[in-house]
Amino acid sequence: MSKEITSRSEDYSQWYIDIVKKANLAENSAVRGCMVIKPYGFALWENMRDQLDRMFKETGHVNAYFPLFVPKSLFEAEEKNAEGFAKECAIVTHYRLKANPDEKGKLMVDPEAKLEEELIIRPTSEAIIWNTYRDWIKSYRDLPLLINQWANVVRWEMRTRLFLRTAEFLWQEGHTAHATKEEAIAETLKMQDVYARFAEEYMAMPVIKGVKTVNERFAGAEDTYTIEALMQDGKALQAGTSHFLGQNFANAFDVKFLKEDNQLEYVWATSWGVSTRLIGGLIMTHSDDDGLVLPPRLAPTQVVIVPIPKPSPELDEAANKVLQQLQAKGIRVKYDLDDKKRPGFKFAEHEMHGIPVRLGLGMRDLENGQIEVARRDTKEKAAQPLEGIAEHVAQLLDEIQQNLFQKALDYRNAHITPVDSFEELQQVLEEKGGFVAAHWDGTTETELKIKELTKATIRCIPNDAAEEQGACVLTGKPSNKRVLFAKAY
RNA sequence: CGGGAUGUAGCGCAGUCCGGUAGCGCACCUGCUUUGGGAGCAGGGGGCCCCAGGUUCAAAUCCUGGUAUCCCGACCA
Repeated sequence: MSKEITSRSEDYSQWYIDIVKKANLAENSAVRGCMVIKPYGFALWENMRDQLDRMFKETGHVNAYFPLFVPKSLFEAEEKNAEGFAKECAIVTHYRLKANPDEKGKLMVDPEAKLEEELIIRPTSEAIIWNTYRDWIKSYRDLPLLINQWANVVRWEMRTRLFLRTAEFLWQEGHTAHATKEEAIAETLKMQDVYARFAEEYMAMPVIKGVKTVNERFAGAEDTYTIEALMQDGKALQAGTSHFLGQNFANAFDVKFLKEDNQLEYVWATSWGVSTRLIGGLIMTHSDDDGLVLPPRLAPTQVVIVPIPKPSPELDEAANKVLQQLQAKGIRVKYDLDDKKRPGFKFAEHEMHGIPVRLGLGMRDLENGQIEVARRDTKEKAAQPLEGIAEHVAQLLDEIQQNLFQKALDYRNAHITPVDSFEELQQVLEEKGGFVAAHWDGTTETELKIKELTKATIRCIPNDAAEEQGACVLTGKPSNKRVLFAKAY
């Protein structure tokens, strides 16, 4: 047990904060609700970003960049979208400061530098992007337009939590334009798949693909598809969303194209995004009371070699040989050359940082032609021959990746509980947590009532929900499939 | 935005009630001894006591206002 972090059973929220801080991922900044992402946390984000970027490009998308500011008149053009975000917007009203005549050394907003039109700091970029697309799309030959941008956005949240909900966060937002409704819906689903694949294959975080209810839908969307993950405390996390926007934005921004038959039609749209919130999900899926646990595919450092008890010419030589062999296999490996810290301290430190594999190398090992291999996920240690160590480690990293996913999947599957009465729903939510699969009559009214009574929301209607006749747990009205309820972040 | 708690060295905290030289542990620096799971001893450095104003001979301590963080709630496509 770590000396430095609160255990999960003692205080889950504090445990999460301790991990973020002690593993050097991020810290709070001088700006309310905004975090500083530290180098180690950013290295992790870079790995996630790079992989997602590859996947977007493989599916035909290109990157571009649009402005941080959205003129208010554009922002308000799509009414539902504007209304949905209005309460959490930061707004620029002036463009100049001046010396304060009443207080020496202080500045004040220059009242003469008021902007003609306020600028909204983007909470999302549909408005500015669709205003731009109007000029880019004239013909069916201009479609589809498949663009992604990596950016920061600002949402003035009342209550923030590192990575999970910050006032400013980093994300990607894809904005695509299509000639037909079918093609746009196919794109929406395709990106939901990309997100699910990324979550499961790289983050080792199992997710449920589904569609949001009307109440939980993105403002301005016709349908919102989501990937929902389950955290170790039994709460759900919306990990990524992909929206079918219909012709709402094309209408609002007057984006029309000429079809082959010379008819004008509004463009069909999608948008999709994931954010630094994924890091919060990654932490809460795998980490333990000893610190961060990272899946090998995303770990900034996959293997660390620790000389025992400290660096020496013989150990350095042997360690560097191992280092080179691992690097030749494309493994991200470091040799811990610090000669001030003792091995035990380093072990704890590397465990805190979630490095998947630690190799311990001392004179005793060298004499026996072996090296100690310790894995972060199970805490198991075993001596391995130095001969063929690179192959062994490469295989072990795959095994760890697989094990983390399997463990999370088993936990998640054990926490999808079907219930057939409201009492059961309440009881499972209170005592066990996780997803509860129940029948629902399809109305927003019932959904809100259940939320009020249980604090749980409908996370999604799973894409693969089986047809099944049943009765709504609250109203008893007929329902033909189960939806997933959960308390959520 | 409502309720509660907390801001004192890089981190964790005591001191605040009852005003009077700013302390402890860890971390850091130096030396010696150690070294296969968070080393020991000795010496040393480091403070706008969250910010602003007020009361007082005197404020970390009392008063007023602000601000940040954490928890609960509301809100959160």
